[in-house]
Amino acid sequence: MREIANQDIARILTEIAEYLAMADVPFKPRAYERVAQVVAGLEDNLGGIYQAGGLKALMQIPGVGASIAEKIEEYIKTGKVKYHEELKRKAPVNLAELTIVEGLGPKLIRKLYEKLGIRNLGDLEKAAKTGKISKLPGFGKKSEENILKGIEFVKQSGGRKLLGYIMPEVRKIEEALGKLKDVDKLTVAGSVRRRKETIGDIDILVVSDKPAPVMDYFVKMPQVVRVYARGATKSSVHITAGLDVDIRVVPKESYGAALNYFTGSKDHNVALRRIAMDKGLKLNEYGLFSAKGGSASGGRGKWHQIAGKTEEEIYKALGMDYIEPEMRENTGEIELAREGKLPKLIGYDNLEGDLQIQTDWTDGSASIEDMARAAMSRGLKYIAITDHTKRLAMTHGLDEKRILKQMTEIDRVNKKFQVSSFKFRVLKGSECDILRDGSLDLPDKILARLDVVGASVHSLFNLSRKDQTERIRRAMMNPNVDILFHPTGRIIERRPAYDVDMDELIAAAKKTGTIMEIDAFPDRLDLKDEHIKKCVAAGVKLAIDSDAHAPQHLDVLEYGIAQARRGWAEKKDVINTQPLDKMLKLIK
DNA sequence: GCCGTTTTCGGCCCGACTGTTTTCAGTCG
Repeated sequence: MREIANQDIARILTEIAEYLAMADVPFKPRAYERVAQVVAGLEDNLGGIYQAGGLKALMQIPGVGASIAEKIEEYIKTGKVKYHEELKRKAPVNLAELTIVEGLGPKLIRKLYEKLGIRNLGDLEKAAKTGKISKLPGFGKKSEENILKGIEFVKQSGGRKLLGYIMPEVRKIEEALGKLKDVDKLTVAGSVRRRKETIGDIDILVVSDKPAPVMDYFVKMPQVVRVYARGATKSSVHITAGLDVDIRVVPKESYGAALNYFTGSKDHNVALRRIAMDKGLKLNEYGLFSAKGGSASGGRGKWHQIAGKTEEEIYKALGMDYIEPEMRENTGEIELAREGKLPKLIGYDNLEGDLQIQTDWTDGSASIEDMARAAMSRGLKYIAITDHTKRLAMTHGLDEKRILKQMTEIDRVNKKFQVSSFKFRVLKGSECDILRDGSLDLPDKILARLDVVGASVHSLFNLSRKDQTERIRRAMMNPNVDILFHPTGRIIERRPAYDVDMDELIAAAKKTGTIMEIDAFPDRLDLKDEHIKKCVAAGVKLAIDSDAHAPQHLDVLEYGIAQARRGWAEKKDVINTQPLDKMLKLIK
C-alpha cells in the first residue's frame, strides 16, 4: 500500500466541506471540516491505521462515521474520492486560491462563479478591475475594493511559504539526499537555516567528489514537478510544495565560506565583507583570502585562502565570535560578536513545558489525557490546558460551570499519572477572552483558582490604536492574568496585526509582571522577532507555547524556539525553560 | 454526516461586524 499523507486527505475533506457550503447543504460542511481538522492533527498515519484495523479503525477517529470512513478508504486505495471529483465538476473553481482572499467565503465564490464565471484569482482580479463585481446584486463598490485589496495582500506575500509548512518538506529532501553514498556533507542554507517566518526558496549545499549521481537523483525526486536546470555543480527545480529548490556542489575547502555566503542574510554578508576588506582580506563564497606579501592594495591574483573550510574559522579570522544563523540579519549582532558579547541563545532542547494547549473541551481534537501523553512523549514535563472561554461561542468556549468540571477532570488525569509514577503535571488554565472594555470573559474568583491564565484578543480587531492598547493594558493589570497570548493577533500572510502600541504593552508587562507569549503556531509566530528583542531588552519574560489543537501540533514548538532565537532570547528569558516549581514562581 | 451525563432521532453554530441593504446575508473567530 502506498504511503498517504494525512495532510492530503485533510485537504480533500476541507474542499468537500467548502463545496457543500457553496451548495448551501446544511450541517454536512461542518462534519467534513471537523474531520479534516482532526485528520490534519493526527499523530498516526491514516494508511497505517486503515491497514491495521480497516474501516472500523477509521471510525474510531472522532468525527468519522461510516460515510467519511468509506471516503478515506477510497482515497487510500485509489488516491481519489469520487464524491469530491463530482462536486468539483459541478463548480470547477480554485477554492484554495479564492478562499485566501479575506471576506470571500463559499457563498460569494458561488455567486461569482455563477454570474461571472470566475474560477480563480486571475478571473477575480479582471472582473473587479473592470467594475463587473460592483454591479452584481449583493455586491457594491466597497466589496469590489475589498476584493482588490485582498488580492493585493495575497500577491504581496509573493509566493513565500510558511516555515512550518516547508520544514517537513525540507527534512524529507535532506534525508533522502543525505543517504546517497556520494554525498559527503549536506546543509540546507538560506532563509531556512536562518529560520525566517516565511521562505521564498530552498538552498541546499553539498560536498561531493562525484556530483553527477547526486544531481541525477535531485532532479528526479518524486516531488519535483519541473526542472529548470541540471548542471555539473548546480541544479534547480520546482517542487509540489510550490517553491523552487536549488542545489550546489561546493569544494570541501570552501564549504564554510559557501555556507556563510548562501545562508545570508545579504546585509549580514555585506557587513562581513566590509570587515574583511578593512583587514586587507577578501571574503567570498570560496573562502577568506589574504594577499600574499602583505600588499593588499595591488595584490590582485596573489590571494591565498586563510579560512573557508568551516564558518567558525571564518568568523574567528575576522576577529569575532561565531554568530548563530538565526541572528544573521545585520541588526547589531556583528558589533556584539566583535566585542565578545553575543547572547547565548535558548537551545532547541531547552523547553520543559508548554503553557497553551487546547483540547476537545473546545476546539481541540484530542482529550486532556491524550495531549498530556503527546507532550510527555516529546520530553516535556508539564502542560497547561488552556481552552477557550464562552465568548468564543464558535469553539463552544467554557463557561464557569464547564471550566469547574474540567478542573476535576484535570485532577483525575494528574492522579492517574501519579499512580503510574509518571513525573508529569497537567496545569489548570484558560485562554480567556479579553472583552471590549478590557475585562475578562470569566469571573476573577474562577481565574484565581487556575494555575495559569492566558488572556487573548479574538474580537474587535479594528479598534483604534488607543482603545486597543488600553483594552489590552487593562487586561494585563488583572492580577489573575499571567500571560498575554499571541499579543498582536496577526495571521501571517492572511491578516495584519491589530493596531496596538507594542512599546506600551511591553512597558505594561514589565510593570505588572505579565509574561509575553511567543505563539509557535506556524501562521502566528506572535510575538515577532523585533518585539522579542524589545522584551528581552526590557527584562520582560517570555513563554514559548505551541497553541496545539492536536497532539501533532506540539511539534511546532520548534518554530517558537527559532523565533525566540531570532529575537536574541536566552534560556533565562523564557519561563517554560524552567522546571515546574520555578516556572510557577515566575508568574503572578 | 455525526453523535448521545438531554438523545439512536433530532439536534448541531453563536454573536459581532460589514456592506448592502430598508431588514438581512455572508463572513469570521
